[in-house]
Amino acid sequence: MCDRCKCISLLKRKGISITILRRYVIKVLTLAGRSLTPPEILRQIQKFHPINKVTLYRILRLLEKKAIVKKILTISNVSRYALIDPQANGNKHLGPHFICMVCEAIIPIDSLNIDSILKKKLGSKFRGPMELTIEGICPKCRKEVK
Amino acid sequence: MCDRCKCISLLKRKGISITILRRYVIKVLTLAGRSLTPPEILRQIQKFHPINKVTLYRILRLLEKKAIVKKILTISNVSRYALIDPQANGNKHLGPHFICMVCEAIIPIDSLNIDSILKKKLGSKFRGPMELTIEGICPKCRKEVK
DNA sequence: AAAGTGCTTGCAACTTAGTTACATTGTGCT
DNA sequence: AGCACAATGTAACTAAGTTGCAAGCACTTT
Repeated sequence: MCDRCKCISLLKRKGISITILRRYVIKVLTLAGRSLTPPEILRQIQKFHPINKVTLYRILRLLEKKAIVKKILTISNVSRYALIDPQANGNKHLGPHFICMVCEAIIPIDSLNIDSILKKKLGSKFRGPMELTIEGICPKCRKEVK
Repeated sequence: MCDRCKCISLLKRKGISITILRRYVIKVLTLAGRSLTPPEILRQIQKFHPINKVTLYRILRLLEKKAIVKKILTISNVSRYALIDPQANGNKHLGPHFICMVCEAIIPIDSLNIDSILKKKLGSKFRGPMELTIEGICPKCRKEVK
């Protein structure tokens, strides 16, 4: 199944209507293969199709509610969004991870399971935003800068 | 020693000049006993003394550089600042913690030591922003809301 | 296939956090 | 007390994100 058909069946499965812009948001996130900020997504889509930022924010909220994308925490007060793709098991953005500000390498922090720790502390009913991204400069780029 | 004198000696110790507004920033954070956002600090100070937001941001940057306050990560893309008080060992904001959006209760997550985990992963030279605050609704308030 | 209803998008205007350049004021030193 | 320079205020700006309303497009029903 091609990317286009995958995308359409995903939107249908979630019970929301299929529009060009929703498909572009998912396409851009798929092609990027990493988390993107709303302005980044906006610029990418605008290369192919006109889109207003209001629409993008509305689409992102919808896709988040439908569990198609995930809002990710960042240390620099910038929000990032990543696809939740159940088929991509090697998806590095879905757990807490470190992202290099220079080369954008992603280093997952597997051993850090905030979700389960918080549930222990706060009771099993706890539901909240749980993603953690820490930005910095990875060891490789740090050497090159110095 | 009273709060006023403590504050003055702190600024002197750090080698920066003593101004009314710097003292107010420290005072407000001390009285609050928890982390505050820049707009919160601004409103608090304005109750007692006129202050411009530009000045507040400059003071916060300075106090952060001088290790008097700490910038804290928040899940909602809002920055928070907390005093670094070496005498207050029970200071709940300095490690990663959960803050209730309703009652503002602070629940430290002691078992989560992001700092040391990252250092292991990324090498001992790693220095970066390491504070984590997670906002949500604590079990007590969740019961009351429902 | 056409047509209508309601969901989706765009537009304009706004809010809020945060920054910069430059003018003014106040702190700290002599 | 007065001077130099650091600290503050003013105004104007950027950038993210939101809201209300009007226009357009997707999906259903015939």
